Amino acid sequence: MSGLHVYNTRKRKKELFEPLEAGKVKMYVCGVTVYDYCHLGHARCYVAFDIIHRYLEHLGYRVTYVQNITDLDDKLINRARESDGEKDIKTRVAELAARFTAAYFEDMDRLNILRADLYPTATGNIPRMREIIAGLLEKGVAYRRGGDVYFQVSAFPGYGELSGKNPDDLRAGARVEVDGRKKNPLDFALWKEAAPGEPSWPSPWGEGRPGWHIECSAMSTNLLGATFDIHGGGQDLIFPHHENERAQSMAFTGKPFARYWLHNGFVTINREKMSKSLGNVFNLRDIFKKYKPRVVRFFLLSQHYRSPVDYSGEALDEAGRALFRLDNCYGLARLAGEEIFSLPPDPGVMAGFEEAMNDDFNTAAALAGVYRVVEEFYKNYRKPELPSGLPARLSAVKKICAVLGVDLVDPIHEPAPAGEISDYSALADRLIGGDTLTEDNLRALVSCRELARQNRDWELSDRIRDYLGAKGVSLMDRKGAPTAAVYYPEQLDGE
RNA sequence: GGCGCGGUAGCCAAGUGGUAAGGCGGCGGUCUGCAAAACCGCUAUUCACCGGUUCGAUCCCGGUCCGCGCCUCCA
Repeated sequence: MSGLHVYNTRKRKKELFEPLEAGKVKMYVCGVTVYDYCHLGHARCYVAFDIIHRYLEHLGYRVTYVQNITDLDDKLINRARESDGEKDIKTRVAELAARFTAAYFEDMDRLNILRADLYPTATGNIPRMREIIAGLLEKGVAYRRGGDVYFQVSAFPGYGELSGKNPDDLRAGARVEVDGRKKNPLDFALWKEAAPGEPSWPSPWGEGRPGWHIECSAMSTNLLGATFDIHGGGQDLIFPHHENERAQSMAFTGKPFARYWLHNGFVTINREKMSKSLGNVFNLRDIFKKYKPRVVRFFLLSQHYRSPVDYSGEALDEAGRALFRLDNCYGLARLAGEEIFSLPPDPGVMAGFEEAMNDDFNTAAALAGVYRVVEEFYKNYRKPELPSGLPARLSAVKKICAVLGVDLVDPIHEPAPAGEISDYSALADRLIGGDTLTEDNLRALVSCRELARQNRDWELSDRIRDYLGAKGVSLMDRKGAPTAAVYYPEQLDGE
């Protein structure tokens, strides 16, 4: 596809992406509520938007990426209440938020997610929220009930446009709790009167705290302007969060709000949405104990960001194997010539990549182009010379992987020969028995195996190989070259 | 009930009005002391089902069935 096309939730179709200001993209993505560790669903969302972020920059856009941090909400308050302590509730909420904010960044870093430009917080933007609420009251699209302030949905004609919902239908079938204070069940809180034991801030309507949706309106319009290019988040946020956010923002500024709404699909388990109520939430930190973050990332980008992606151990294993195929190709190509990867990337391969990505960030199709080059390499790498142009195509593969946030890792190592070995058989037995595979031990074992092979001692040779194999280190015997060991560094034991 | 997304080989997954990418797995072979990796060959006469439009549909239209999501906190 020539020119970037994105699926705009509001239009329910793909359309050509044209930023408001040439060469610049302003993007806002709903961030996390920092009351717990991140799960796979968060990874899915932030990997998806990281790829969008990276790809936009690859296309030459200057991207301003804002992602909020919700450090004030019911879940956070409840959780903070559980913790004992003499400190006041506001401090406890803040401490809890700080802790999980730090955890969030750690997890995202491990997934190789680039930082956004700004991470505004709810508590840091109360004045702007009050300003918007006051403006909405002034315009008559919001109303007060005691210490609460509500947005009056009926006063905003475009309500329902984003989510494709008809307010009348919503009213009819809604399971919305009837709140006597609201004029209409769809109306939502902009400001909530302070309750005992909750953090609160002063306002013209009394002590209280902001409603859920208002923070995003405040931060996005404040940092990116009334109208900006991309607003993203998980599909579950379309309604009511984004619908409400859009309504109150447009009612306040009188201008269009986000121009393109992008929403990522869910992670499912056995085809069911991963959610706390179903008890099938997979914490990222637990997943990382078993699967490397880069494998998790690769798994996520092997399907389109809007489709549901079903999590299973088998799927992660498969992603790991597929990623190894890429890494191994990279390693073998480096053996063929380090300089390959400083060559200018092949324009044809890059064009194919862009063609795929321009179609609403079709990473699965983009990977197919990568595999085509990988296959070409594998078919030819043993020949005295690589086919003409292949090195530049390989360089393109590396570049593409980098744009997708997957940095290739060379798994091929040529252990230097160990020093004098007087009795290789005894040494090998000792090292295998010791069961600690450091880099030195690996080197010694490979040397022992060489000696064993020279003596046609296949039993010991294979025993060494099996031992290493059990440690995740495979050996590659080569004609006319020393045996190479294939592994990822983290598979070795520390010294 | 309303709105939306989807049903493609053993599994995952692209895709196009002109006769099915890719990955993983499996089977057979090559290479190897044997392996691993890699390569070669095989692994969907067919794209949920039924109609329609068309010279021709998996791709367009209508309907049916099934799965999932949102409508309530949720990435």
